Amino acid sequence: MRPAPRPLPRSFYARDAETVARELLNKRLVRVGRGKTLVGRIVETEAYLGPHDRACHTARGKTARNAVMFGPPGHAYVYFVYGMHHCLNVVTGYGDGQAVLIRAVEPLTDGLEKTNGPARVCKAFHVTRNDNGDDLRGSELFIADGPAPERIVRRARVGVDYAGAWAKRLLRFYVRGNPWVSRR
DNA sequence: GCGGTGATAGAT
DNA sequence: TCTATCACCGCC
Repeated sequence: MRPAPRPLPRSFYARDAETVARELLNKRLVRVGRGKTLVGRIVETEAYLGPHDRACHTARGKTARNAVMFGPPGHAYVYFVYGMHHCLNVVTGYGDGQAVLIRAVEPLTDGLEKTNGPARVCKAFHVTRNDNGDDLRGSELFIADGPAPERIVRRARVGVDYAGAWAKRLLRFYVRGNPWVSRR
């Protein structure tokens, strides 16, 4: 029997979003539910660098929605979009408005729903706005260590064409060749 | 390629 | 109050 996975320390998140986005690849997303624990391997992420990043939710300063991003690192920032989808981010940096979006996860638990895409990750792991602001070192939703990263691909972020030059920055990271990545 | 769906933020 | 917009997904 393998030992129970343990949450990554706060220090992992207290670095710039780009570094954390790269290093989150291969880490384990863990949801401890009633009688069942869901585990997935993070295979795709995007870094959102802070208020100077026009594609970032904090680009226009602090609001009620993005307030969590200006809080301590290692907490969940969950938002609701398009009237039906949730997206899960982890707050990084130093209380300065950075986060990393979890875009895709490879299921390691039998029976897990499709997890290629940020909204599907949330659906499969039952992540909603109820999780917004939660400490990812808590026992219900957390990220645990994983084996050394494989070959990493860098691409432009998805769905941020409105952000001008920032849309072209290579701030999306995924595990090369992994079939669960949301798009190539 | 297009539209569902409702919260959000800025304009009025 | 009003309205444009949206870090998506499923179906055409």
